[in-house]
Amino acid sequence: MIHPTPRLRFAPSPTGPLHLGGARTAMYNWAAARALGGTFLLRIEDTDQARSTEASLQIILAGLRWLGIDWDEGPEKGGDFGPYFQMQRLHLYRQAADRLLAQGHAYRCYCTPDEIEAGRKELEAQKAGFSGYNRRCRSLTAEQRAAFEAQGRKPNLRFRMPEARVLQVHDLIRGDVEVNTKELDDWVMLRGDGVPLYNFACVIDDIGMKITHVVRGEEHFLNGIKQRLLFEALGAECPLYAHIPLILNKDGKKLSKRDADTNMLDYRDKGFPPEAVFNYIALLGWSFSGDRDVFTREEMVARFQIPDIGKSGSKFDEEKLRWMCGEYVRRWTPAQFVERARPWLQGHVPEAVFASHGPWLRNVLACFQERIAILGELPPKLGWLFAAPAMDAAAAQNLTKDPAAKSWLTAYATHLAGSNLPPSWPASRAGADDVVALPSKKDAPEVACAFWTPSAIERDCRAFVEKLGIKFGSFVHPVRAALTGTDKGPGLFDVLFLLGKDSCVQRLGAAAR
RNA sequence: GUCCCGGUCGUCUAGUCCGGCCUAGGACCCCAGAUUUUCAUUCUGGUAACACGGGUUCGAAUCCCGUCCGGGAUACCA
Repeated sequence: MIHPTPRLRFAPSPTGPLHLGGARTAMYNWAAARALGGTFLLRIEDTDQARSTEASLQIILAGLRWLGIDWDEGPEKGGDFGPYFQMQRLHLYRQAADRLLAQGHAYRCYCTPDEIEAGRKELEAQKAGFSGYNRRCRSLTAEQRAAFEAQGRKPNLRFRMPEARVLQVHDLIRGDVEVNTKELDDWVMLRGDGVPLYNFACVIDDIGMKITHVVRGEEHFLNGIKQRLLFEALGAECPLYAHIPLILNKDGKKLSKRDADTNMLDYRDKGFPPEAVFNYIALLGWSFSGDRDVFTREEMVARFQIPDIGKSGSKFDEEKLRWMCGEYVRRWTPAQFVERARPWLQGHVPEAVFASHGPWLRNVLACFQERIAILGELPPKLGWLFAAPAMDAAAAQNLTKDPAAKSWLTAYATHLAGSNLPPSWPASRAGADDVVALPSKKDAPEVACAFWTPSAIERDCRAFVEKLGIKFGSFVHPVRAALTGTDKGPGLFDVLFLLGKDSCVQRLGAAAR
């Protein structure tokens, strides 16, 4: 047999946002397509007209793009196998339905929902072990059909399921599985109004779009059986199926809004780096290797294989996701970090910073690179750079812990007033920021600078403290409090360097009062 | 109820197909220590698992059976 070009798809229904599970399904299909050198396409299953919305579609597309999952064919992209919206393919379903009807693989069902329900109850009462549709319309006479038509009933089209046939199927994840068709219903393919149902549209489209591999959630396993039978009835070869376990919450239950952000865009809006989210999601059921968790998309594609996906369900762990985010944040260069952070900074830092204080901003951000995991953490940590900070409880305590602290601050303010600290924002700091790279490392080589560098500030400070005759540690905490309003943050001498002379002098004086 | 799938540290997992290299490896979390002006980063070390019971075998996390537990399916949703 000639191996066809691999073609895989992600087929979301636009009835809600792209959630974690959907993102993973999309990713595995995408990765497999890329790994196999095939095509990845998007098909929109919008046949549930009551719940499908344009807004959901846009959210799903945006979520995929954000994760870096790109598609070769589909919405906004086109392709030779379209249209890629099922509601635009109704004529194709109609054609297939007519053929199936003519061949006897399908039949018209005139039952009303109430009649179906009644039939189901009856079967249950008989404890037949099967409680689906009672197949009343399977063998209607022409007269009976005419009578229903005369009543104005619009028939659904049902698939004529082979009775008690044992199927041996192979699933890329589950291996060989036996299923008896007696477990399956005569399922509805096409509604009276001409709109297809999932299993039917799916097969017609998988044939039409020449899909070769299907990776999807295990809730579709039995659908897969129904679909195989339909492929067979149509005389088409069915794709390889891979049914993957679901993603669960901490308690092992289905993931819900309570457990995690269900919309991928929420992660975007909170500043989770998309590569980190991608990386983390990939790990939910697949592993790169025995000893590495952090890898790029390209590295994933290079070793991804569908059968390597795990068989057991995995639980979503936000802690590890956050750790992963930190890993990525720390790998950015200062310039990359500035670019990534920009959207979160806008509205929180003065506009002029971006235009005229590039080097300074780079230095500011560099000080936080090992202190945040997601970009949304940034704005609340930066306020003290631009305005005198409000004192939090810990800082207030550091200020009053030693009764003499305020006199030290006054003395240090006076000392700094005569120092060669860089000027305070928004003055130009050319000559300081562009030669000094923060955060200052202990072993960093001394740089020649027109102003004091953080290490020069430290040397001076230590000498000053020695003259004061107190412990360095007890001096440093009140100073940090006065300058930043908290007891956490960048190294104190980076803080002094960033803040500049006037601000330091002013804040030390204010805190001493 | 019936059918299908699964079960390795608290979590994500490697190892399972092709039994011995596994006194079960990595990562997150947690704990301790080091560095240190705080926080963080980084580094070192530590706690912690083959669901249970049988069987096959010289030898089983790996193969077989049973039990228990978990998940999925059983729609004119997808």
